[in-house]
Amino acid sequence: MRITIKDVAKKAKVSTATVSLVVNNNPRIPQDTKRRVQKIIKELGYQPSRSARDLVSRKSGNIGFILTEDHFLKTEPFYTKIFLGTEFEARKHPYYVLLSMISTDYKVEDPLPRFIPERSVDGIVIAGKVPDALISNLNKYPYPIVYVDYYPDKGDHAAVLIDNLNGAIMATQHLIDCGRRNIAFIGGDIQHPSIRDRFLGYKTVLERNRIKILNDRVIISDKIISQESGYFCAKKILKNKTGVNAIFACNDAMAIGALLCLKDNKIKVPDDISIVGFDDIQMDLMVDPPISTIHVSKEDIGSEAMRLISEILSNKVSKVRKILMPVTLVERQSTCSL
Amino acid sequence: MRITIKDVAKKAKVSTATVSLVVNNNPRIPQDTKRRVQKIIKELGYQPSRSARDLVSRKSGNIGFILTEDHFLKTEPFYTKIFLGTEFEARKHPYYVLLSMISTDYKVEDPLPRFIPERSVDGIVIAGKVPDALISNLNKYPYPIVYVDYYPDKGDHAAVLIDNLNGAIMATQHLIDCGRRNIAFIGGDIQHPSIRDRFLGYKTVLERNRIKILNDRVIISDKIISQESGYFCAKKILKNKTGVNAIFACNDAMAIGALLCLKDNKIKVPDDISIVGFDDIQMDLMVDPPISTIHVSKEDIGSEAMRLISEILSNKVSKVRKILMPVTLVERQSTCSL
DNA sequence: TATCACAAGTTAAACGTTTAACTTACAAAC
DNA sequence: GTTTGTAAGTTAAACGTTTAACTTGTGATA
Repeated sequence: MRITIKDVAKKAKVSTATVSLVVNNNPRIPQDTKRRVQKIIKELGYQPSRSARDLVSRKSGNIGFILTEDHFLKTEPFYTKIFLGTEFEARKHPYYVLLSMISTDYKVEDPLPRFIPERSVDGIVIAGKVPDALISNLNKYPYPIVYVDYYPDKGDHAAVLIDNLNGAIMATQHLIDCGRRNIAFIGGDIQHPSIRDRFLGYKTVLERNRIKILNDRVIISDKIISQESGYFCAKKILKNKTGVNAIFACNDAMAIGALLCLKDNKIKVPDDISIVGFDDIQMDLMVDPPISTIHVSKEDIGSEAMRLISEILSNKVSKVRKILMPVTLVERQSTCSL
Repeated sequence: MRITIKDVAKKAKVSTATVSLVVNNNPRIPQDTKRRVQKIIKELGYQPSRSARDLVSRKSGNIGFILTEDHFLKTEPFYTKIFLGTEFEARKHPYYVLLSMISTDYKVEDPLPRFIPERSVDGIVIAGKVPDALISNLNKYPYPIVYVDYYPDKGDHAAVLIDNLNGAIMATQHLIDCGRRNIAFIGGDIQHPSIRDRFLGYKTVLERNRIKILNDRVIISDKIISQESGYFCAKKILKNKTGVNAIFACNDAMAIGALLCLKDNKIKVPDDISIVGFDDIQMDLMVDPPISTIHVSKEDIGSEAMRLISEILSNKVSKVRKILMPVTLVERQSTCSL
C-alpha cells in the first residue's frame, strides 16, 4: 500500500491539511511544526500522488514538445539538444515533458499527438518549422504555445529565437574585418524567418560598409537547405566569376557543402575564399579546415523555452513575448585575413 | 468548465457508471444503449480525465524511457529512432512516454530521473548500455524494466535485442560467399553483450568453414567504438600482413573508419579487401563505396519494447523474456566476389 | 403460483490531494 | 472585563473517475 498524506498526518498527529500546507511550503505553518512534519515525511518516504494533485488542481503537469520527424532524425542533433535543454530545465519545474513527433508533411486531416485531444498537457512547445496544418489544428485547443527557432507568419506568438540578425551581422563583419569586401551570401528557404534575418544581417553590414550588394553574389537556392545545396550554390558563385573572396553561408550545412565545392575546384580555403557559417554544428570540426561560425547554444534555447512556458502557465507573464538568444562568433580555420 | 462524465450521464439520462462502462467497452452494456451514449459523448466532446482515472486505478499511465546523454546526442540517430518507434507504438496503448537522459558517467549518488521517485511511471524502458550505478539505484523501486539493445550481466531481464549472433553469421558468411577466406574481425568493448555475440558469430562461421581463427586477424581495440578506432584497427591489420582480403567490423562506425584507412593506404575496396559492417546507419551511404552491412530496424526495436512493457504491465506475460529482433544483410559496394 | 436466473442498470464508496471556511486559544487594546 | 485580532490549526467539500455490491424488471422453470 502506498504511503498517503493520511499516514503522515496520523503519525505527526496533525490533520492532512497541515501536511499539505507543509508540503507546499505555506508560510502559515510555523517552523517547528514544519520541521516535525518534514521529518516524518522523510521517515515514511511519503511522495504526494501526482494524479490526486492534478485532479484537484485541474492541471496535467505535462508540457507537450512537438517537432517534425525529419528535424528529430537529422544527423546533426540540433533539435535533440534543444529538447535536452527543455527536459533538463523541466526538472526544476513541476512539469514533465511529453515528446511527440509529427510527420513532416502533416495534413489537416491527420491526428494530433494524443496528448492534445486527451488534454494531458498544460502547454505546448513547438520546435522548428512545422506545417501550417498543424498550427491550425492546434488552434482549436486552448493551450498556450511557445515556439522555438520558428514562428508562424501571422499572429502574435511567444517564441524563443536565435538572434539571427545579430549573428549574421557578426559573421559578415568578421569577414570584413579579415579585409574581405567581395562577400557572397548563400542560402535557401528565404521564407523562413531565421534565414530572412540572416540575409538581412548580411545586407545590413554591406550597406553599413558602403559595399554594393550584387545579385550574382547572392545565391538563394530553392532546394532544401543542405550540404548539397551549399555545394551547388558555391558552384554558381564560381561560375559567376565576380572575384568573390568570402562566403557567408546561411548555415553550417551549406558552408560545408560550399567548402567541399571549393576544394574540388582547387580553391584554397581560407586564403582565396574564406567561409563563415551559422549554428556551430558538430560537423564543423570534422572537415578540413574547421569552419568558422556563429555559435548557438541549443541547450539554452531549450531551457529558455521551458522557463517561458512555465511563466506563461503561472500567469507571471502578462504579454506575449519573443526572446532572442544571444550568439557568439567562433573563429576557426575557414576564415583568415587577406 | 470541463465536460465531465456527469454531463454525459445527465444528457443521456443514465448514471455515470453506465457512461463509464460504455467508455471502457464493458460487454454488460447492450449495443443500443452503448451507441446512444457514444453519440452524446461525441456531441459534447467528452474526454475522460486522466488524473481522475489514474487516481482510482493507481496507475500513472506513463512509461519512462531512459538513455545516456551521449547515446541520445550521437550524430547517428540510432537511439533516437528507437525512441521514435517506442513513442509511435505508445499511441496504440494507454501510455505516454517520458524521455529522460542521464549522464554517461552516472554515479550512485546522482539523482534518478524525477519520475522515478515521484512514482509517475508504471514501467521503464532502458535503451543502450547504462552505468551499473543507475541500475542499482533503480532496483530500489518496484518498476518493471525492459532493456533495449543491452542488458546487465547478472539477473534475469526482459529485453529487446538485436539478433547479433545471426547478423554476424550472415555478415561473415557473406564474405565467404564472396570467395574470401582471409577474414579479419575488428571490434571493441568486448564486454558488451552485443559485441560479444557479433564476435561469436564471426568465430562460428569460420569454424563451420574450417578456417583457422588467427590472433593477428582479430583486432579488439580497448578504446571506445568509433570511426577512429576503426581506422586504427585497420592499420594494425595492414601492419600484420597476413594477407587479409575481407574485414568484418563490429559496427558501421568502425567499418567506415577501416574504409578510410584502406583508402589512405591505396588499397582497393571492395576488390583487394571487402568490408562488411553492422547496424545500417545513414553514413553508410555517404561514403565511397557505400558500406555493405547488416540492417537493423531501429523503429521496430522501439515499438517492440513498448509492446513488451505493456504486456508485462497488464500481466499478460508470466515469464521474463528476451526478444531477438531479426536482421537482414544489405549488399552494397564495399563487398564483392573475388 | 412461487422460485430462480439473468440482463440492465444504479448506488455509493473510494482513490489522494487541495483549500475555503471555520474553530480555538491566547494576547493586546480599550 | 469585554472586545478585537491573530496565529495555528482543523473540517469537510470538491476534483472526476471506477467498480463492487445492490436493485429492479422480465421471462423461464418447477
